[in-house]
Amino acid sequence: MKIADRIRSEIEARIASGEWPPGHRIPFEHELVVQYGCARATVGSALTALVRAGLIERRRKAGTFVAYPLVHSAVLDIPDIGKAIAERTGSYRFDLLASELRLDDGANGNFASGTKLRHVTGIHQGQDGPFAFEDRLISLASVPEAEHADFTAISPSTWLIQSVPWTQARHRISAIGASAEVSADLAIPRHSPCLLVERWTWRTGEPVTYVCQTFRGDRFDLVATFTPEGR
Amino acid sequence: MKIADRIRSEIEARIASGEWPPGHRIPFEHELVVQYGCARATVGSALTALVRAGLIERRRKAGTFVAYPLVHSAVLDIPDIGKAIAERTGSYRFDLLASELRLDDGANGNFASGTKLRHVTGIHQGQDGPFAFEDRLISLASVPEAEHADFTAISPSTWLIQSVPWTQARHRISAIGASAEVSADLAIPRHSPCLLVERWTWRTGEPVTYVCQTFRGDRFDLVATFTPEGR
DNA sequence: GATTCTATTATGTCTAGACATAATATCACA
DNA sequence: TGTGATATTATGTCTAGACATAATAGAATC
Repeated sequence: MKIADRIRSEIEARIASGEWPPGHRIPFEHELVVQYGCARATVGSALTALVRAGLIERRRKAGTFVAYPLVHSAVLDIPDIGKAIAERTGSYRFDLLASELRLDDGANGNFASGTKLRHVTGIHQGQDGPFAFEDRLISLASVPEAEHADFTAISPSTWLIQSVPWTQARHRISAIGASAEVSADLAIPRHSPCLLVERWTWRTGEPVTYVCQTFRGDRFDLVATFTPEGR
Repeated sequence: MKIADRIRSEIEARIASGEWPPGHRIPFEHELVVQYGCARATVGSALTALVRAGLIERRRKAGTFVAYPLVHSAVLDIPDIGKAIAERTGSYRFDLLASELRLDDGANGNFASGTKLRHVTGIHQGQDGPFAFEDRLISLASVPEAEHADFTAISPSTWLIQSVPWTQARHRISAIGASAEVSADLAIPRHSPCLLVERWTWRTGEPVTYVCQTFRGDRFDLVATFTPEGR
């Protein structure tokens, strides 16, 4: 086991056990250097990992303190939806409903007004029928190749993941009742509970795509797991 | 600006622009050392940050490569619900509905069968009425002080966040229709869409609490933002 | 007594280099 | 021809120490 990992886990254990409560000053770096017989950089990397995990905070001159855990921070993984559905149900298909080119009217504020967009709607199909309805806007200013991509052969999600590296993303997750269009497309009664996932994606500050996916509430959920990571 | 940050952002920009597509081998560390005139540890820390952000992967002997971005990874912040509701609506109150002590029957598998539990239900109230219904189990084996905590004065969420540092958490997010009990408590029609957030929390491997919160779909959503971080 | 300057201290970032480890390429040998 | 030993190479982790920076405590000054 790495020295840094050992330092990290031992500090973590003391915090978790309550031996070092929030606000407690943990030993100075130079004390840990003596205790573990290692270099300061090694102690530093262990402490840096704990800062990232939100367990401690460091103040110059003052020392390092156990943080007050006011915010739950978790890592949420949203894989390619097609992949997720294929894994869960055994098969996957994207049915393209409509595709058009248009200029952004500035209505929803996702893109600069007048941006050339490709607007795509379709349905994610699993083994036992529809899983989700998707409504997507792709900026042709950012991704000109999207104008001629064939979304009957590959879903927009998969195509974008493969062709456009993104640097920033934002998700909004909410619950809604199925609209008339969605209930027809997903073969569920009107007003059935659905999980709405909206995602904005940027590439170095430039908006790439906005997507609004409506999942059948009875067939989908999101799972997020958090464990403080090393390094 | 830190040298490591400059290296990181310049590599990031090349990946984002598509100049270095997925699978591309980026310069060796020793080449970047020459290019930036810095030590190898500095290049290494920049590359480590990019690995954490999922943008590159490193293989010994082979080199460092642009990763295939198959997974969307985001940081999800779930602050103390009371705090979130107070910020959004201006006021917050927790109404305790029921509280009992019992032994886990092993039914849901969250705790070891026979674990002493405190079972609490209540309602999170905002300015304009109920926001969420909460059903919580707290392990008295892990948190014995919870047996006598006064949840009419402080909500269980807030109390736990303040008293029990956690090290691992798991969330499950789904959409459901309001049950009879929930619809009465939240003053919404039966079968209205609701956001269901379940959270399991552990402290060094020991289960601390399991909570199931049902939010009014029209009054709550989750937002998750992702930006590759430095360090 | 209040304010400003200064020394001290702990963290933040970095350097230059050592040794370990994993993966590959090469060569000798059966 | 195939197989195993060996050298090579790039990353992974670490050391020992330098200098920078932020925050504080105490001394000097108004």
